[in-house]
Amino acid sequence: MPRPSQTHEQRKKLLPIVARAFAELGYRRATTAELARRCEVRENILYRLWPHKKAMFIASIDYVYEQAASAWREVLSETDDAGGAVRLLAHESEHYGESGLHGIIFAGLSEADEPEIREALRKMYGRFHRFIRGQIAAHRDGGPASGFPDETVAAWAIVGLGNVANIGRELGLLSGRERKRMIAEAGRLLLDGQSG
Amino acid sequence: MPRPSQTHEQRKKLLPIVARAFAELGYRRATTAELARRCEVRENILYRLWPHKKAMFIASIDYVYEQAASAWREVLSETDDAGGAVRLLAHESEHYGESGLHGIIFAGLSEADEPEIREALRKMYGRFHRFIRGQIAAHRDGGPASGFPDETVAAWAIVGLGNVANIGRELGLLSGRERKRMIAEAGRLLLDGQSG
DNA sequence: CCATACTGTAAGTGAACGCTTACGGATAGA
DNA sequence: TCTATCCGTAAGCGTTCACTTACAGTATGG
Repeated sequence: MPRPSQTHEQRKKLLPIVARAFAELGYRRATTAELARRCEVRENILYRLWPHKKAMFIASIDYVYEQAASAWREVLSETDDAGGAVRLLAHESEHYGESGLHGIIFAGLSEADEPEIREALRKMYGRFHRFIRGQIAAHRDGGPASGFPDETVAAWAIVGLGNVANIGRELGLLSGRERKRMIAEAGRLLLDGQSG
Repeated sequence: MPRPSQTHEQRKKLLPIVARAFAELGYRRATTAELARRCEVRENILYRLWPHKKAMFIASIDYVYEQAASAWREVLSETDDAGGAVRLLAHESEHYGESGLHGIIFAGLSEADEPEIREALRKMYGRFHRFIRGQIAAHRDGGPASGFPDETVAAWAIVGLGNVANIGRELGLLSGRERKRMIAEAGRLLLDGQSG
């Protein structure tokens, strides 16, 4: 038998670099030559790990959720009392967008006519939404909440908060303090719902 | 004197076609050849109207706000009693995203490292935010609102609502009914603020 | 009618891009 | 050691892109 393949390990090693390139440059400007340069390999090595550039990009989209989810799991595991949603909100108001990967989503949205990219984005947003909706439901369960708007709507609105926070950061329209306040205050309002 | 130039008129005539192409295809896929094809002219004619492709794109970004603002002005002018903010919210929950131009914003965000594109987006988002903040302030003035979150935060959050509505539409994650409900309910909550 | 600038047609340019091919050397099991 | 497979280097393939040039036709003011 010949040498065992290290394809898996190398994919794992290079994906963060590839993802960051897509985030910083967008899909088109992140040329395969540039990706290879940043990874300190030749282009054809990338093509042994993924069949084409689109596949590298889709892997990067998946990576965005993996990263966020692993950070959230860590926050939730720090203590195991109730109040997970509130703790997550506080954490995000401090650290939202620090991964610097949101540029991948912007890039993906302007390539969403490609069915596979579209599907990867659907999956990613669906997972984000489901996670947040679950947290809202758990938070409201037992509280004096009126349930307006319901968890589904509130979760989408919170996804929107995150999006506009990223845009504000990207364009320099929202300072760190304003961004923090927006996530904390509007997030809290949506989480609790109408209580009056 | 020679023939008078019709540059202005032609720009005005072709800009909607160019903008729609950018919205549907994104920045890179909207090649100058494709833009010319849709406009039913040759490429160099576009280059007599704008110095380069980037300028065509920036004009399209400005066009997004012009279109939205003119629609809003119309809604506000239909009657002149109070309740403009509520009427706008109702209108948007019915018609949000119908212009089909939001793709331009997605495209712009992934080209935001170009200073001129970045500046055009900043201006556009700034104008949207200022308009909405003004509407919120007018709505709350005199009402029993607690002012939490304040107009600035609430306006950004509503911008976020619009964004996620567009994403949900683009990716087929939100049906028309859900989108309408989200804008109406979450929008109303943010507009009125915490009243309990 | 004439000079001047505008309007449209057609072809082409250099550069960049995604992706491939060819090949020499390293490394593991048999 | 043999051999099959993996790993890295280098070059280059065809295509596409933003943008340009050259030139014929045309409308307008003097």
